[in-house]
Amino acid sequence: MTLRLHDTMTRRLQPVEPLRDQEIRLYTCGPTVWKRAHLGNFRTYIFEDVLRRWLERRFPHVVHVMNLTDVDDRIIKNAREHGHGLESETAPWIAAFYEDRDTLGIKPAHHYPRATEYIEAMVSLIERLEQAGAAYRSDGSYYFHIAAFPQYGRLSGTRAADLIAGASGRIDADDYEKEDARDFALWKAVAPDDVYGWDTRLGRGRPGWHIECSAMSMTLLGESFDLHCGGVDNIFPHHENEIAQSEAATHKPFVQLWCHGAWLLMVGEKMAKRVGNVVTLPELLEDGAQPAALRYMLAASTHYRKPLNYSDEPLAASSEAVERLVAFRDRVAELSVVEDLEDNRTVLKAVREARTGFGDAMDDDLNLPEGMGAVFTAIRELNRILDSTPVNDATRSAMVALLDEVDDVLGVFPLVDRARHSSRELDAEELGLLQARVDARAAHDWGESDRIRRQLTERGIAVEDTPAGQRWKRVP
RNA sequence: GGCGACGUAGCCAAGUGGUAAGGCAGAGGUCUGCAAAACCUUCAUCGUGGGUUCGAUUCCCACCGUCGCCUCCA
Repeated sequence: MTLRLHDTMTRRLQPVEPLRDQEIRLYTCGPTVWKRAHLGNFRTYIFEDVLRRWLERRFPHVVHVMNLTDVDDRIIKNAREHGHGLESETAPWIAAFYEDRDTLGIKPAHHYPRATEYIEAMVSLIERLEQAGAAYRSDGSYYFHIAAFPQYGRLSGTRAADLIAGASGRIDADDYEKEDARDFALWKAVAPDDVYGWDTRLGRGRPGWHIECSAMSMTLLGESFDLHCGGVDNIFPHHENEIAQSEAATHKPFVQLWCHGAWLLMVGEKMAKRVGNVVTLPELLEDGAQPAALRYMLAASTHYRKPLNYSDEPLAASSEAVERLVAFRDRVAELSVVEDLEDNRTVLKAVREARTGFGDAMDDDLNLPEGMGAVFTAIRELNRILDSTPVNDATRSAMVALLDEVDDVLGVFPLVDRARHSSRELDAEELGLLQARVDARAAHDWGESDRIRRQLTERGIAVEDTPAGQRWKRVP
């Protein structure tokens, strides 16, 4: 089966077929580094991470580019207030972004181009557009001439003519002189004494927002590449404008397939800095949220094209789902195998069905929630078998392989392991309590045993008894 | 006003023209000294009203509700 994704342009599922060799070139819109990214931002990045991981399973080569927008009005405003350069303003937010990315187990992109490092590429692109009659200069700034690009609006399904009529009261927020209200800035002139600008062949100024992504994506991935993703909000105007800029300059199809992830909602309303209902990763961790649970919630609790309503409940449910996966994975890892047994056909069949079910679901527009359904079905079946039947090593390995394959995309086990390894070692007193409980149990002193267990529980150590003896784990 | 998404059990959620995966929570049970884990059983007619069809939750229409986009918010 081949991977198919919902393409925003055609609004239907399209097969992913590499334009070049067996290589998939993926561009995802990254953060504007003016503030710490919030959980909603990470919903999109995790969707893209899942996509990237699945692409890597399906294709030999995947190149993933994520831009960092390190110059825009808000960044400049803040830099001006702080009295330092853009670099000083954005560096902490870039570091914070990388930190949060790693906390959530998001694979680093292969390239993180920064807008400020691609000024020349943007200038060249704007010059090409001007030569093609698709850009014009006004008061030192450059604008894209929408009338020169008849296909404008195809991605978002907006007819250009409607853009003015309807409006949301925000269109005259721009002070610059444009020929047409729909035209957008490619290059914004700044005063000669303004430090936040670049001297270029276009004059002193700074880039518009959309041009950076066109310039960086085409520089790194070529004038036509495979996949371009972002949050739904990027469809219009950002990606619409990118298409216009890129295709008006190159006269080639810009992107083969567009994917967009849905919003993360907070009490029914989208989470956005502007709305003021954002929550950041450090805040969530402070409240005791586990990275693995957060990742599961964002990646697997609902399909990436459906809004996800964030609250404690889905997070708690995700946490339990991860627990169930981990418990099974631990069980399989600790299984004592019996060598002179035949392969357990029932196990192998269940594993095979889970792998097929998972793969088919993923190939069908990254339906991870459905894929997990197949996995959990198998886990119940496998637990039942393991309750009563010993298995040989090959059978055990098949189960390990299934889990590896699933988590290669889901990506929660490394986060769980990291949390385990970083948790404090038991101190002498705690070790003493555990030993005392072993002794009490050996003496069948259940009262003492239970008393010690409660003591440990209060210290955040859960103790349970298994046929192999007592085991413990830290609980958050 | 234009465009679009969504509405499935207490919660989250997948899905299909032929009577609904999975996760969480709940109830009962098996196992356990007791728990935990695991397993078993149990818990929905798919927003409302029409239509098409032998048959619709799945297709069409209308309505209600929620949410989003409409120039720089992932």
